[in-house]
Amino acid sequence: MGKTGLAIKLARHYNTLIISADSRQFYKELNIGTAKPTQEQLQQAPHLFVSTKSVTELYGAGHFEKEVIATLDEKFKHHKIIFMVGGSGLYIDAVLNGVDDFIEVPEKIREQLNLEFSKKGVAWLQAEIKKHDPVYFESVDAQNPQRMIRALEVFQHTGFPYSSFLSRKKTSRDFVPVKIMINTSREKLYGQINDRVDEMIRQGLLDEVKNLLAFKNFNALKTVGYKELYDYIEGKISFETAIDKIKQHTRNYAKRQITWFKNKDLFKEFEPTEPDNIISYINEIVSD
RNA sequence: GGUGCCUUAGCUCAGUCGGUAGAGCAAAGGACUGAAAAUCCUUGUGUCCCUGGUUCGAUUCCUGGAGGCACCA
Repeated sequence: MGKTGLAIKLARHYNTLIISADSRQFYKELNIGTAKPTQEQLQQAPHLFVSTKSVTELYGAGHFEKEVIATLDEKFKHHKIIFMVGGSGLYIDAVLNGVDDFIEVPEKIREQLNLEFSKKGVAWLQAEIKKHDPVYFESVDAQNPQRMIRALEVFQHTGFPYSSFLSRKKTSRDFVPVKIMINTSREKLYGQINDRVDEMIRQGLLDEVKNLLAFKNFNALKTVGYKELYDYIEGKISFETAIDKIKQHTRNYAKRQITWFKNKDLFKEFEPTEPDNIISYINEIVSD
């Protein structure tokens, strides 16, 4: 859509910094495939939370929330406005509204649950949830193994049902969020996605993926642009098919982002080509 | 040139012993509290290639035609 370029323009206008809220740009090993800001762009405005983690680390929305809030507390001493930019809705939500406090669950528990699930199927997960957390059973998507496994790992580790941690309370923040969503016609967006994927291939995405072969099973590599090329490298699909799949999956992903932000219903919408309008919108709110 | 088979949803194909049709993939819409670029849910009307004929009724049977594939010349 053009978030990166727009963010840099805005950050320069206000002489401030950018916090990246992109669940894949955190990883220093992932570059071409995540459309990270270029070296040149990074010099135009300071970016935080880009290339700060390794793909071997387990990093989630809750970790992000804590780190970002700590960073903001510090940075707001010197800046009136800070931009947070990204497409990872859950992560943005975590910073704006907070995530309930869950205790860190050891990775092994999830591994064990995944293993059991692969043997026993969804029905087993449903039965476990029903038994240990009937409250959550009412609201979970009982077809979604990932959501149920999360609930079960929390239960197994803490001994308390997952639902007992959910307060549904919004955390109050000592900053005022101004939420801006950029959107454009589906036709234009999809054209840009296709072009961007072709450009990534030209820049050597395949080599990047080949160099990350050893990390294939880490969650960070379950990513559009990487998983399809692993399939190609393993001979499961042709190179052309892999590229088409990357384009297709990126389009699907973009649609999911639009759905997420639209239904949050709290974002003012702009065309990516309207930075001046965005600036006057922000000024209006900030002057109050 | 001859013979046989095929032509149904954007694609690959089922099917209707004659009562206007359905799967997978794609696509569209949606959900989402520490895996989120992840994970999951919902949604299938289309000149059933064209043309005549038989029939109350044809996408389904028959005639002729067009396109594709295979084999024989």
